[in-house]
Amino acid sequence: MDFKQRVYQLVKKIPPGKVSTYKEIAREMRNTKLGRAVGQALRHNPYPFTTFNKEKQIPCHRVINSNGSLGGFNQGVEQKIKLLNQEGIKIINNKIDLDKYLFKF
DNA sequence: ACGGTGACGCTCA
DNA sequence: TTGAGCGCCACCG
Repeated sequence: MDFKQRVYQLVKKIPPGKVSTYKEIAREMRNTKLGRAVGQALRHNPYPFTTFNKEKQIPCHRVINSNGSLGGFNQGVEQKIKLLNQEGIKIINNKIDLDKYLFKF
């Protein structure tokens, strides 16, 4: 299993209305130091949010920074915010309330 | 093989 | 409370 594939598998586990962080994902795989590598993987996301195939969809918009900020998004941060709002996640000042929405593996 | 870069994280001043 | 510096792993030229 490729590193990237592992990342995608974990991201797909995130339920609607929840979010996860690079830190948690990295920790789940090996150690928290892998955050950058995780970013690489999602950056090469084969299924952008525009993909309607739910089975293969990778909700990369649910992956945020450990500090609650959205981080980057190759499709545009504004779209990311839209999608998250659409799932009922409140975003304040471009940040997410991790206490409420963080999904832990 | 090597060095640069990135959607990051931690530590310390 | 901020900001700078360093480290980390994977990917690409």
